[in-house]
Amino acid sequence: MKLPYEFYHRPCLDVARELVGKILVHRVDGQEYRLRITETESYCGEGDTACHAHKGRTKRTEVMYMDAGTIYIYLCYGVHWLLNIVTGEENEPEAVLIRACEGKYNGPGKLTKALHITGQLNRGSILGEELWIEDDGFRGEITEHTRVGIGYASPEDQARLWRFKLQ
DNA sequence: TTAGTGATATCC
DNA sequence: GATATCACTAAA
Repeated sequence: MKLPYEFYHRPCLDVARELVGKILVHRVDGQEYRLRITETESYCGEGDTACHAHKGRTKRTEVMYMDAGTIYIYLCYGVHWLLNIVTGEENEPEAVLIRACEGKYNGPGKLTKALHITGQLNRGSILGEELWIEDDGFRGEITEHTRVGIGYASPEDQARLWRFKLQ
Protein backbone atom coordinates (compact mmCIF):
# COMPACT_ATOMS: atom_id res chain seq x y z
CA MET A 1 0.00 0.00 0.00
CA LYS A 2 1.08 3.56 -0.68
CA LEU A 3 2.30 5.38 2.42
CA PRO A 4 -0.16 8.17 3.42
CA TYR A 5 0.48 11.78 4.41
CA GLU A 6 0.33 10.81 8.10
CA PHE A 7 3.42 8.63 7.68
CA TYR A 8 5.55 11.65 6.80
CA HIS A 9 3.79 14.01 9.17
CA ARG A 10 5.90 12.85 12.14
CA PRO A 11 9.37 13.59 13.57
CA CYS A 12 11.97 12.98 10.86
CA LEU A 13 13.88 10.44 12.95
CA ASP A 14 10.81 8.19 13.13
CA VAL A 15 10.18 8.58 9.41
CA ALA A 16 13.82 7.88 8.51
CA ARG A 17 13.93 4.73 10.62
CA GLU A 18 10.66 3.37 9.21
CA LEU A 19 11.41 4.23 5.58
CA VAL A 20 14.17 1.62 5.61
CA GLY A 21 12.81 -1.54 3.96
CA LYS A 22 9.99 0.27 2.10
CA ILE A 23 9.64 0.28 -1.69
CA LEU A 24 10.44 3.46 -3.61
CA VAL A 25 8.45 3.72 -6.85
CA HIS A 26 9.11 6.13 -9.71
CA ARG A 27 6.81 6.15 -12.76
CA VAL A 28 8.16 7.98 -15.80
CA ASP A 29 7.71 7.61 -19.60
CA GLY A 30 5.38 4.65 -19.14
CA GLN A 31 8.04 2.80 -17.14
CA GLU A 32 7.93 1.95 -13.48
CA TYR A 33 11.05 1.66 -11.35
CA ARG A 34 10.76 -0.11 -7.99
CA LEU A 35 13.59 -0.43 -5.47
CA ARG A 36 13.67 -1.28 -1.78
CA ILE A 37 15.19 1.45 0.38
CA THR A 38 18.18 0.19 2.37
CA GLU A 39 19.66 3.36 3.81
CA THR A 40 18.32 6.74 4.95
CA GLU A 41 19.60 9.75 6.84
CA SER A 42 17.80 12.49 8.84
CA TYR A 43 18.33 16.24 8.71
CA CYS A 44 16.32 17.76 11.50
CA GLY A 45 15.70 21.45 11.67
CA GLU A 46 17.69 24.65 12.06
CA GLY A 47 19.27 23.34 15.27
CA ASP A 48 21.03 20.60 13.28
CA THR A 49 24.25 22.10 11.92
CA ALA A 50 24.42 19.43 9.21
CA CYS A 51 21.05 20.46 7.82
CA HIS A 52 21.12 22.73 4.75
CA ALA A 53 18.56 24.98 6.43
CA HIS A 54 20.34 25.46 9.75
CA LYS A 55 21.41 28.99 8.72
CA GLY A 56 17.86 29.90 7.84
CA ARG A 57 15.53 29.89 4.86
CA THR A 58 16.99 30.51 1.39
CA LYS A 59 15.70 29.95 -2.11
CA ARG A 60 17.20 26.46 -2.11
CA THR A 61 16.23 25.35 1.38
CA GLU A 62 12.71 26.76 1.51
CA VAL A 63 11.46 23.45 0.11
CA MET A 64 12.35 21.87 3.45
CA TYR A 65 9.98 24.28 5.19
CA MET A 66 7.03 23.05 3.15
CA ASP A 67 4.51 20.47 4.34
CA ALA A 68 5.34 16.81 4.99
CA GLY A 69 5.47 14.67 1.86
CA THR A 70 7.14 17.30 -0.31
CA ILE A 71 10.06 16.09 -2.45
CA TYR A 72 13.33 17.97 -2.03
CA ILE A 73 15.90 17.23 -4.72
CA TYR A 74 19.29 18.90 -4.64
CA LEU A 75 22.16 18.83 -7.16
CA CYS A 76 25.39 17.94 -5.38
CA TYR A 77 28.87 18.66 -6.77
CA GLY A 78 27.27 19.68 -10.06
CA VAL A 79 26.81 16.01 -10.93
CA HIS A 80 24.54 14.09 -8.60
CA TRP A 81 20.88 14.48 -7.76
CA LEU A 82 20.14 13.72 -4.11
CA LEU A 83 16.62 12.66 -3.13
CA ASN A 84 15.04 13.88 0.11
CA ILE A 85 11.54 13.64 1.56
CA VAL A 86 10.28 16.53 3.71
CA THR A 87 8.84 15.40 7.06
CA GLY A 88 7.47 16.83 10.30
CA GLU A 89 5.54 20.06 10.67
CA GLU A 90 5.18 22.77 8.04
CA ASN A 91 7.69 25.63 8.60
CA GLU A 92 10.08 23.20 10.30
CA PRO A 93 13.03 22.32 7.98
CA GLU A 94 13.08 18.55 8.49
CA ALA A 95 13.88 16.04 5.77
CA VAL A 96 15.02 12.47 5.19
CA LEU A 97 17.74 11.75 2.64
CA ILE A 98 17.32 8.48 0.75
CA ARG A 99 20.91 7.26 0.55
CA ALA A 100 20.73 3.78 -0.95
CA CYS A 101 18.53 1.04 -2.37
CA GLU A 102 18.96 -2.72 -2.62
CA GLY A 103 21.31 -4.13 -5.21
CA LYS A 104 24.33 -2.11 -6.20
CA TYR A 105 22.65 1.25 -5.78
CA ASN A 106 24.64 2.02 -2.63
CA GLY A 107 25.02 5.78 -2.91
CA PRO A 108 22.62 8.71 -3.16
CA GLY A 109 23.94 9.72 -6.59
CA LYS A 110 23.73 6.19 -8.01
CA LEU A 111 20.26 5.78 -6.58
CA THR A 112 18.75 8.75 -8.38
CA LYS A 113 20.54 7.75 -11.60
CA ALA A 114 19.10 4.22 -11.38
CA LEU A 115 15.58 5.59 -10.85
CA HIS A 116 15.93 8.30 -13.53
CA ILE A 117 15.20 10.94 -10.92
CA THR A 118 16.16 14.54 -11.77
CA GLY A 119 15.64 18.04 -10.42
CA GLN A 120 12.34 18.41 -12.24
CA LEU A 121 10.70 16.51 -9.38
CA ASN A 122 11.89 19.09 -6.83
CA ARG A 123 8.95 20.56 -4.89
CA GLY A 124 6.74 17.71 -6.12
CA SER A 125 4.69 15.46 -3.86
CA ILE A 126 5.63 11.98 -2.63
CA LEU A 127 1.88 11.24 -2.52
CA GLY A 128 1.30 11.83 -6.25
CA GLU A 129 1.21 9.58 -9.33
CA GLU A 130 4.86 10.01 -10.35
CA LEU A 131 6.94 9.23 -7.27
CA TRP A 132 5.80 7.51 -4.09
CA ILE A 133 6.75 4.93 -1.47
CA GLU A 134 4.95 1.67 -0.71
CA ASP A 135 4.87 -0.66 2.29
CA ASP A 136 4.83 -4.33 1.22
CA GLY A 137 4.90 -5.67 4.76
CA PHE A 138 8.62 -6.36 4.73
CA ARG A 139 10.39 -5.95 8.09
CA GLY A 140 14.14 -6.34 8.54
CA GLU A 141 16.80 -5.59 11.09
CA ILE A 142 17.75 -1.92 11.13
CA THR A 143 21.08 -0.60 12.43
CA GLU A 144 22.03 2.96 13.42
CA HIS A 145 25.14 4.78 12.23
CA THR A 146 26.73 8.22 12.14
CA ARG A 147 26.06 10.38 9.10
CA VAL A 148 28.60 10.84 6.32
CA GLY A 149 29.76 13.74 4.18
CA ILE A 150 28.96 16.41 6.75
CA GLY A 151 32.44 17.46 7.88
CA TYR A 152 31.27 21.07 8.11
CA ALA A 153 28.81 20.27 10.92
CA SER A 154 29.58 20.63 14.63
CA PRO A 155 31.32 17.61 16.25
CA GLU A 156 28.28 16.77 18.37
CA ASP A 157 26.00 16.80 15.31
CA GLN A 158 28.46 14.63 13.38
CA ALA A 159 28.31 12.10 16.22
CA ARG A 160 24.53 11.67 16.06
CA LEU A 161 23.26 8.24 15.01
CA TRP A 162 20.86 9.61 12.42
CA ARG A 163 21.67 7.20 9.58
CA PHE A 164 19.63 4.01 9.31
CA LYS A 165 20.61 0.89 7.37
CA LEU A 166 19.03 -2.44 6.55
CA GLN A 167 21.20 -5.35 7.60
C1' DT B 1 44.05 9.90 -3.72
C1' DT B 2 42.29 13.09 -6.81
C1' DA B 3 39.70 15.37 -10.68
C1' DG B 4 35.40 16.70 -12.37
C1' DT B 5 31.02 19.31 -12.21
C1' DG B 6 27.54 23.25 -11.85
C1' DA B 7 23.93 25.33 -8.77
C1' DT B 8 23.91 28.12 -4.77
C1' DA B 9 25.46 31.34 -1.32
C1' DT B 10 28.45 34.86 -0.07
C1' DC B 11 31.35 38.16 -0.96
C1' DC B 12 32.86 42.27 -3.46
C1' DG C 1 29.84 40.13 -11.35
C1' DA C 2 33.26 36.77 -9.03
C1' DT C 3 34.61 33.16 -6.17
C1' DA C 4 34.26 29.41 -2.70
C1' DT C 5 31.73 25.62 -1.29
C1' DC C 6 29.47 21.18 -1.53
C1' DA C 7 24.51 15.53 2.04
C1' DC C 8 29.41 12.47 -4.45
C1' DT C 9 31.42 9.19 -7.92
C1' DA C 10 34.69 7.08 -11.02
C1' DA C 11 39.07 6.36 -12.30
C1' DA C 12 43.76 5.39 -10.93
